[in-house]
Amino acid sequence: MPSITVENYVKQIYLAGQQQQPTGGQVSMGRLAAAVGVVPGTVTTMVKALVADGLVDYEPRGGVTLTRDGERLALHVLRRHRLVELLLVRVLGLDWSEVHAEAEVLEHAVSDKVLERIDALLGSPTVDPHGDPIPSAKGKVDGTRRHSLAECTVGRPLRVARVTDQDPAFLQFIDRCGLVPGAAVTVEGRDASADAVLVRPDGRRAVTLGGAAAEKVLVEG
Amino acid sequence: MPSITVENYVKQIYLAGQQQQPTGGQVSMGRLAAAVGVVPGTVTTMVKALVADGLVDYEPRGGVTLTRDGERLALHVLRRHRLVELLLVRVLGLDWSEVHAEAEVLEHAVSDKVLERIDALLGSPTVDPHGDPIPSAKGKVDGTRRHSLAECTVGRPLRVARVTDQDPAFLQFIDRCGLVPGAAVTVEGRDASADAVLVRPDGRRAVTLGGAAAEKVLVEG
DNA sequence: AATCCAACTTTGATGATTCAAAGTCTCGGC
DNA sequence: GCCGAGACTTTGAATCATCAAAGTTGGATT
Ligand SMILES: [Mn+2]
Ligand SMILES: [Mn+2]
Ligand SMILES: [Mn+2]
Ligand SMILES: [Mn+2]
Repeated sequence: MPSITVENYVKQIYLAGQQQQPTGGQVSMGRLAAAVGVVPGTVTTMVKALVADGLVDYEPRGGVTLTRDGERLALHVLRRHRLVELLLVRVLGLDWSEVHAEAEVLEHAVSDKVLERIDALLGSPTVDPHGDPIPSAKGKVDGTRRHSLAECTVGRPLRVARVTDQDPAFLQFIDRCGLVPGAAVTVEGRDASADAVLVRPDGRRAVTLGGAAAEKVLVEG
Repeated sequence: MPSITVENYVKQIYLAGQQQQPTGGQVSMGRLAAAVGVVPGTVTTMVKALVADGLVDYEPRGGVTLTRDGERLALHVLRRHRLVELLLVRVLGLDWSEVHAEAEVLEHAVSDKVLERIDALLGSPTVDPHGDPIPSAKGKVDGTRRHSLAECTVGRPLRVARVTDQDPAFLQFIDRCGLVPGAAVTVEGRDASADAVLVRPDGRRAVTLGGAAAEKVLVEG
């Protein structure tokens, strides 16, 4: 069985690959080092082990990409992570701002059997508390590309679909604004020079978000 | 924070100390090696690390005993183990015969915050699915000594309190007999020569248990 | 008392994962 | 075409947990 460390590397390679449109899916060693929280030299060493395990392809000074096996493992870890997050929120009543940290540990301790019980109990959900898609047991993920508040249509009624930041403080802020996944929202205006977006959650006080914050809130509709 | 390995050693020292009335609570290295599943040499090495951490006292060729800190840690791990077992049975619907193995892993991944949520959700239970007492958050355990079916009064109505074996096959057998914790039961007879106990679970077919099996079923009342 | 044995400890080695520091490559700018 | 900077790799060493095999020990057996 893959070690916790291997699971973390593979998961981070997958996540980093998702975020970057540019490169041909190749994740740089520096990016991976930052994501995993180790120095670059460690990643070089570890990636060689992942290659030996058939989980990644590695081009020296280029980067890594997941093999089919590596992606399968990554999606499995991600499924565990996200189902656990939802369990913690819905069943144990934890706040959505704190479940990510808990799930980072629990994602390595949940067996397939327990995982499918959690899935059943929650009614086979498709998204976690942050709106992140939950991979299916077979490893399929909803890959829908969504617009953020920084780029969506102005004046049209929308709905928050996903918040792509795990920082508890940010999530609590989003909560206070009423911009949680599922909330109805309208972008009332945008000021490129000021790097500001004026957002009105349905039946709430309007909020002004800077570009960086607006980019983290994805909408649908 | 203690490593998973350290948590396991300390827990096993505690459990081994509970089982053996004889020795002054000293757990032998061989017993510990068997409990943890490593060779004796590894235990000698590891125990020195535990001494350095202030978790155990060690007398070479004598054995180990937990310090106050060691016992506190052991009880904390045990609380996690047993609350997790109950969660798995009551909330996720797993069978009591399979939760021990799951809890062996999860007991190292549950934070204090999650643990207390589980405790609250389950209504601060005092025993797990096997009837094992759940240590309180402050580290108190119910230390009641119970008689087993091998030694309790004959002909008196009793109640199964605890089953002290984690083997799935044995637990499933107990389940089939109707000897689960909580079940009413009467010992109808005992044959020392045959090493056999005739047991009648309330409203069920009587079963004959060998001494070894009878010793694992503890009763109250 | 001499011996033996089982249990225990020591020793030497390995694998996994990590870091610090030194070495190397590549790409953009001159 | 040369050079430097930043990104990357290599090297050497450390930590943790483990095993195999060899060395000890304390007490039981005769
Ligand atoms: Mn998360
Ligand atoms: Mn999430
Ligand atoms: Mn158990
Ligand atoms: Mn139990």
